[in-house]
Amino acid sequence: MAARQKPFNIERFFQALGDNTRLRLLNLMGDQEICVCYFVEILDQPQPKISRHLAYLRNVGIVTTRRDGKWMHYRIVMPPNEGAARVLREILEWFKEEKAMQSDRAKLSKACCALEKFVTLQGAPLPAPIETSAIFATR
Amino acid sequence: MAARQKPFNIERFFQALGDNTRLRLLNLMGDQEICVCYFVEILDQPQPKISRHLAYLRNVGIVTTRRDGKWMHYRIVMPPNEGAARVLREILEWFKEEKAMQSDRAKLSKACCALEKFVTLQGAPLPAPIETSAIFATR
DNA sequence: TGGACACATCCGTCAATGCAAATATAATCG
DNA sequence: CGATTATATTTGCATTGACGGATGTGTCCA
Repeated sequence: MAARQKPFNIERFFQALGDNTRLRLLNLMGDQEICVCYFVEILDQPQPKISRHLAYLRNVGIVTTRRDGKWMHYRIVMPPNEGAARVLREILEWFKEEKAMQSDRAKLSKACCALEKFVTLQGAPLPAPIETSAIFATR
Repeated sequence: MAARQKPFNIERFFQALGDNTRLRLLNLMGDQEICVCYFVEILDQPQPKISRHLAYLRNVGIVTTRRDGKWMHYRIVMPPNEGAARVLREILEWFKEEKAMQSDRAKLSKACCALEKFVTLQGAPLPAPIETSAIFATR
């Protein structure tokens, strides 16, 4: 018999998306794994604030983390619920057309190409693309 | 020159979706125009509560209303932002696969086919499908 | 014109959540 | 070990928003 889908908290899912900081974080992650210091640099907001919103996303299960020495890497993890996954992918696609989101991503690219210019990013690990299959696969 | 898209409040949009009652209301509307008494009957919740959530959705611009004598009809209106519209359509499609949402819609169908059995729905106007083009058109 | 009906809004209360600032923890290095 | 770096959590406060219950508004009909 087909595996039953776990009950998925749709309400929680959208609540997690109901904050601009969190939306910007998700946009920056896209299909990359990124370490916290970039978020702080790009969004230009207090580190505890960034951390709090990342924790929120992690509690809801939209992102997951990997520790690498001093650095914490965050990446999007597709919800187990197929409909939610489709919606999340659609949202990420949408953001590619939004000016403000494009601007954030542009800043990120720029920073990655010139780490030496950012005091806060000295020695920071570059974002690493995730096998697209994990994020964008249609299953 | 092409009409510029108005700045769309993405945060507000998702906040509106971050409540179960509102999600159920949107699911029931789908591509129909429905009057408030059905929401009260199907969700089985106090009328002021229903009304409050409908007002929230209207303030955010996700639904619009039409008065017809004593009755107020609500229907979904696609956001002017193309990305948001795509996402909203995807969400409505998703709900068609969700058990709880299916159940709500089933109750609605049942009620419409036997209005005489529902004290609160005596004389209520039947839901009316909206030209799908208005909701599901790809533009 | 005064019910009666359908719906909307107000009020007081409470829980959730946002923020800044301070502080704690984890990992690395000297 | 102790300092430094990177990130997380706690604290105190303000705001938002959910709720039930009471009340207000708009429309129709006798």
